[in-house]
Amino acid sequence: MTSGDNQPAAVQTDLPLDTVIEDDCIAAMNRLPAGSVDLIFADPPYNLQLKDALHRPDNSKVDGVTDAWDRFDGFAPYDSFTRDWLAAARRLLKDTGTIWVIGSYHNIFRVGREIQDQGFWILNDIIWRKTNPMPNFRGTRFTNAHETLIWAAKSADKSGYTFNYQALKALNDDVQMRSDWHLPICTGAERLRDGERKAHATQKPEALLYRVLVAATNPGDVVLDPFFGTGTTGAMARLLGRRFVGIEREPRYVGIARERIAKVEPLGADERAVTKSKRKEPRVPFGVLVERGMIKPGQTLVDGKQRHAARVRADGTLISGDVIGSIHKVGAEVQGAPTCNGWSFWCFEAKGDLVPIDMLRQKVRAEMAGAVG
Amino acid sequence: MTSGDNQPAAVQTDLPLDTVIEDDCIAAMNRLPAGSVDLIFADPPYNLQLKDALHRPDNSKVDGVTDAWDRFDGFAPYDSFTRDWLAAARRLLKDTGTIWVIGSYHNIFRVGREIQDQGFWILNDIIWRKTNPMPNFRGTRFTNAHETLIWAAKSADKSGYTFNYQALKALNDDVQMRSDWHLPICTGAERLRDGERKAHATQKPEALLYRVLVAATNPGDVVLDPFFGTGTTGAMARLLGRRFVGIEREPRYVGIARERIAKVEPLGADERAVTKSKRKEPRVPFGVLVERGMIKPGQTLVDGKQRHAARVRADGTLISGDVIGSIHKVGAEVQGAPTCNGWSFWCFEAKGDLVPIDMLRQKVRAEMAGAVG
DNA sequence: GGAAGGATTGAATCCTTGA
DNA sequence: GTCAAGGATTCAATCCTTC
Repeated sequence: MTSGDNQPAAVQTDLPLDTVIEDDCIAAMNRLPAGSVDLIFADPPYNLQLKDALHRPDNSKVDGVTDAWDRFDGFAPYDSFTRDWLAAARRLLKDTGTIWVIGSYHNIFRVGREIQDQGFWILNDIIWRKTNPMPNFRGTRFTNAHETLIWAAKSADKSGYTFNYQALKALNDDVQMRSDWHLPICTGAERLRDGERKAHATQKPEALLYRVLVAATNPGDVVLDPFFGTGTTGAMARLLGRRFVGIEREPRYVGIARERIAKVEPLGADERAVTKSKRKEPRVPFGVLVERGMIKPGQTLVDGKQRHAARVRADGTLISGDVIGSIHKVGAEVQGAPTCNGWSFWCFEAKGDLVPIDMLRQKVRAEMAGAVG
Repeated sequence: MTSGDNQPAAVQTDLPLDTVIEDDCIAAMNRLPAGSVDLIFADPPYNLQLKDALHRPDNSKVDGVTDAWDRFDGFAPYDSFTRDWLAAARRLLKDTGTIWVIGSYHNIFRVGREIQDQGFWILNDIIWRKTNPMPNFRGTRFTNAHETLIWAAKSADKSGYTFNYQALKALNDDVQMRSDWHLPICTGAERLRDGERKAHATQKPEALLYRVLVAATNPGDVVLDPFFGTGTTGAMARLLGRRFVGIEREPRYVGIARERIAKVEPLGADERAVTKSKRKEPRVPFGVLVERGMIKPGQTLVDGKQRHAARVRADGTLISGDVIGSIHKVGAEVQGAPTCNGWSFWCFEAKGDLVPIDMLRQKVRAEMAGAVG
């Protein structure tokens, strides 16, 4: 050996920029120089603890996350693993650096507590609201429609972290960006395939990493991802003119990531300008008016000509004679019509006038206008 | 003393229903009978004060916040408090009961991990997206626009918790309710005032509790709130015909809550009715349809796409080729599927149309509902 | 060629009751 | 405790087939 004879794990003096290290993430991080990284993005195993197979109502089988890398023998080994990789990551951060960790309710509370215990200072928790999540097929819970990201500085007194407030505001139609982000999951052409199967069970969408990197790094900054997978972080870093270091244990993923990133054409400095996205008018369920007390359970609604009446139930359905159902369904049935727009059909009394319930919906939408749909 | 002389904290045999107990929540919970509560809603202190004044358990002030180890000391009393009140709460829950806890990133990770460590089984984490959050005035972070609720069963193997799936679906325009809820914060007339100032710093909106109670309780269920505050949980419980027990230490809040709840006019039984899940409806064996002559022995049933056919036998079983069995079993076998709901799969011909046999079951159920007893 | 309809799929802790 | 049987249950987006 020509160097580091007395050091079992020699610390390198330079970062291997824009490369993927094929190794265990803790061992690899411990070889990198302390205080050298501007941002860490980590997508650790979630420890899902799935039991039996799950089928959709059409009897097709759900392809769950059964990979060995997501299996732990309980909370204690998972916590120990979390403690170790977070400590290694913290050592690598510059004092002005920040860390992002993504997870679900299976693991995020354990990760979040450990982040606080190690002295990180949480800046935000961010909710990735999925536009197209997998439904709850058995009707036993709420649709698990989001994941949580934690954004934290190295410590409470370390100021000077990067937050590109104006860029994020511009990304959000000139309204301050909120802690809830509405983005699709990774599908279609973006989803990497390995023959017929998906290449990775949990590939993250590029739009998510795009927003993280625009928000919390500047061009030329170094981004480390210790659970690199198929390299979404590296691809977006290259696109946006940031440097990256990826660490990934599985050789198959490493190969896919390298190939993927090589194809990315970096944006020019002037092309990094943000693009605006259109917003649809948000859907407002009738039940929301009931929950908010704008319409009371038991209240009577009538049509504009007062030929039909219906009473409101606690869950936002209407009842008229034998007919129970949505404002649209009951409106159609009482008229003997195939369809009905309940919003314009049903009215309530306000100061002696009959007012369509759609007026209340408009009120709710006006309140929501500040929020990102 | 006239009772419980030898018991420092006598356990009461009955719950003091629809009352507010003025006491420390742990002491009060320890006096209530085990396994007596259907749902717990808890809005514990968020531990927001950490950054400005950090104190050790002995109340000495930590000098500066540069030392991560000291910060851990700051978390310790909060964790200990969390452990104690959660344990007391868990003792009170029925095996079929569930708990809801609301918090922000300051405390929710610590609470969530403790919930898991005590053996609760998380069913969902719910994001309350605020329509009108306070902006981040200094432009240093994302607008903190949400809070997190954790919904958990008493343990992983305890089934039978209440989830009114169909009611929630109805509240949401007939698509299943997601884990992200979009609701306004508590303002306007709903916000209780004590003279000029708001009566409580963190009063929760009634719409939030309305949804929690409709989702996870039935009329008559007992709801416990150990951090009762100004009694939003009690007010919504009374409105919806649930029983409540509130615990609150501050006499000022207790008085406001009692006064507030007394003004609530409960909904009538028919007004608070919600769409029931089919699981809760009375079981009607297929054979009953045959006995009643609604389906004839020898009659042919087909699936909606007319790919499969089966003949009805006198005992209410079906036969298709070699396969004999229940409507479900034969439906599954002919499709080569693991399971099948025969009620929606099999159809009969009526006036040229194919109608699912479930329509006949609904007819029978309607007749049963009309007959008393 | 294009529209319409069917098939596929996604980080999932996904049933209840009675013998 | 186990095991068998009844029967309840899906949304959005993309891709493919058919007309």
